[in-house]
Amino acid sequence: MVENVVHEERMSNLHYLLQLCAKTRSSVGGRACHAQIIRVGWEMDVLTSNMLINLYSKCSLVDSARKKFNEMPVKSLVSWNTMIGALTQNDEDQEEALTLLIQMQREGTPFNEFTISSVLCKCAFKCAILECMQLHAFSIKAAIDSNCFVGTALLHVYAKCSSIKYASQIFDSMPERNAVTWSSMMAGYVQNGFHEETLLLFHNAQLMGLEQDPFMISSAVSACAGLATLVEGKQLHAISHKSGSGSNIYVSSSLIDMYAKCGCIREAYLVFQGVMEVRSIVLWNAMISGFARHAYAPEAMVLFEKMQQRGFFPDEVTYVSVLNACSHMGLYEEGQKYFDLMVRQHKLSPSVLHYSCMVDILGRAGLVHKAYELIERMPFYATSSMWGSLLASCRVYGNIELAEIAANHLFEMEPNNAGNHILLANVYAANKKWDEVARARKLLRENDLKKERGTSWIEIRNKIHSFTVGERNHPQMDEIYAKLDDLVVELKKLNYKVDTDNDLHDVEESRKQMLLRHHSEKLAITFGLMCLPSGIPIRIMKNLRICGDCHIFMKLMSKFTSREIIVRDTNRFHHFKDGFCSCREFW
DNA sequence: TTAGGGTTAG
Repeated sequence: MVENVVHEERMSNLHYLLQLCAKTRSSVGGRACHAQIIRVGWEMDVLTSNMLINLYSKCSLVDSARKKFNEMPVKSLVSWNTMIGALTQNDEDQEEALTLLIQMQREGTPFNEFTISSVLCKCAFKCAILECMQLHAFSIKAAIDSNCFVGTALLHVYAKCSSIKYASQIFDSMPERNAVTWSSMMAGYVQNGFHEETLLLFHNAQLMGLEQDPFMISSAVSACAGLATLVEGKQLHAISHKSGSGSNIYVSSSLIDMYAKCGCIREAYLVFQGVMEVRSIVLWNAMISGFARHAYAPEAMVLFEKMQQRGFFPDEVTYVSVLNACSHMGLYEEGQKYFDLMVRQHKLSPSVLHYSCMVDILGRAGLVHKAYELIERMPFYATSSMWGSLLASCRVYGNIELAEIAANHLFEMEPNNAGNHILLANVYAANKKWDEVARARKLLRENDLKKERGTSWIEIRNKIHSFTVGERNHPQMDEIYAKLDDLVVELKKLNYKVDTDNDLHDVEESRKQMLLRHHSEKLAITFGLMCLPSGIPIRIMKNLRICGDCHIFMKLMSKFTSREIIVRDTNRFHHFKDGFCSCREFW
């Protein structure tokens, strides 16, 4: 009797120690516990063995966990689940976790909700949708699909595999959801580009009284970055401070990105300064990418040096960002230097994205033949963006031969993209090849190809106002057009002349001028001037590249109104101030 | 004693 009490007490002390070591991930303590277990002859005890497997798993000692598991003469369901968990949490092979699941069933141990949610974790990592569907079917059959962990893991995998419809169906049908379920669904939406749905879910979670944890906040901030909604982004920034998530690296990096994508590079840098001491390369990458987006190449390069002085090694993302910065400012030599540094010093393999940046850098620098050679010799198939970049460069530098090669590739890859036909026609027009221009126009008409309609939007007091070229639907349209007419009169006094050179609309000159005058960004800036108090910058987003005429218009407008104007087009940001643009005419 | 979630490129 006394012996039993002593035995149980010792056992419980040892179990407590095992738990402590697992919690603190102490492998030294864990090994000492294991030695003690062998000394007292408890290595066959199932509970003790399970705890040892768990401990080794938490210490990332998967081989030791596997050895212990294989040595067990009798295994419980928890033994199998813990071993599967060890494999899924330690980046081990997905196949092994699945094999164990099959093996445990063969050996007569039915799986439970713990088993399925663990194995699903691995499917998410590998984007294995077929396996996920099978596990989904298994869980329905075993009546565990309504379990919160299983449901959350399932929706996470479906979202990771881009099956957002399945993910949201599971979310809607779950009888019980917790914070992890909500944040998984938000992450699923934002990663698949469903930004509005992400924010809607975030608001619903708020209404449900759920605590705003950093997981939810980082997804919601990313959604604001995607939508470029500054007001809501700022509100989330305040929420992150209030809820104690302000210094969380995921929240901080998404805030840096959000501010940069909303045109507020200074605010992005302020967030970065507050967290730059935290050891995370993502924070540096987010800031460098922000500078690149705004064509602040010198700042991006300084930060690139600074990060290395602080002991960070640039990774693939860092290099995409610095190369982009070089591309936006036409810095060919610097771009080449970074590309070589990436390969030689940091031993990184350039991806298709890095080659894409280099094609852009070479083309923009006028080295279109070198750009083409690079496309020909790189170890990847060229993407449509590469051919598009080459075609755009050929237009600027008047190379018809290469323009036709690039265009033919694009026509094959994107047969319905009218922009490519227009770009080629513009190359012919610039070289006065009027027969070819006519042929390209005919092709556009015959195939009924239409260019994406230019749309610009501006956020005024938490409301997005959107304008398309020649907009008629906005309630204040008459006032906007009248104000725009007045502004054009004023700008003409500053030598503004409508530039129709780069416009290929199949219309006469006077109509061309009218269409240009009513480009969406001009309507948005006029509305911004009408609504926003003087002194604060005006931020406009556009779905296409800003045209040459609008670029001149914005420069003069910034001078005439003494306002800072920030325009985001598909490519980058333009900061207009005192009659100049930050891009220095390079875009 | 065992399970599920987030950030930066494009």
